[in-house]
Amino acid sequence: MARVLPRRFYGRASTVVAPELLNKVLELGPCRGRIVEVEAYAGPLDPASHAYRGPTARNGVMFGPAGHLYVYFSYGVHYCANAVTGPPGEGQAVLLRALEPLAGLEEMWSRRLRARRVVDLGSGPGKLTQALGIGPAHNGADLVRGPIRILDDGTPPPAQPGVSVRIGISQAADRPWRWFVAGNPNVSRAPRASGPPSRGSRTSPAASPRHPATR
DNA sequence: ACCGGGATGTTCT
DNA sequence: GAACATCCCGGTG
Repeated sequence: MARVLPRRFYGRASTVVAPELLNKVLELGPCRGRIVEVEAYAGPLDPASHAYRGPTARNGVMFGPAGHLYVYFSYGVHYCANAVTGPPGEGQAVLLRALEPLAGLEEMWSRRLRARRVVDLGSGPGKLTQALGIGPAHNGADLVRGPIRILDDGTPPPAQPGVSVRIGISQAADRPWRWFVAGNPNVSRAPRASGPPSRGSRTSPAASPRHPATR
């Protein structure tokens, strides 16, 4: 049913590919999760991108062909994963920021020891890589050949995705290059609250499923 | 709920 | 030395 995204899917500007990655499925081994939040990093013209100062030992994968994974170590603690969108030499990539767990949840629980609810498994770029077991060995991994792959299971991207500025950066902080599936509880941060307080809140579900061991 | 700070290591000034 | 595409925990209201 689900098909692997062909390499030509990635070979466009990161700001174009990013929203199209919403609702696609990230797979590694027995684990699968739906991509519900992404950010575009637009290469050497984007001061917030690791590619801003040109190719280095760390960011080399970003300047390679599209459809590969750029993995970097963040804050001395976590790994973050990007899909390179090419074309080669442009350094464009899409940061995968949040997943809705779909399969392999037992493996995710075993790697995310601090998680208490299902939404704790993949609701952030560092949590996502930890849940799936993505690390430095996967830097440069081919998303078309696997074992890490992005699949299309027939769910289209949202017709009206949530949009905001990117999170956790100080340079070029005004560019609206973060997209997310509005209303999905696995998004790392709820959209900015505005307007009158809503009692039947959609962003704080009353019953979020918990880890079996904590029940 | 919101906010502040610590952990921890690589990269660059 | 400082900054950093983060997460977690403990304070307070």
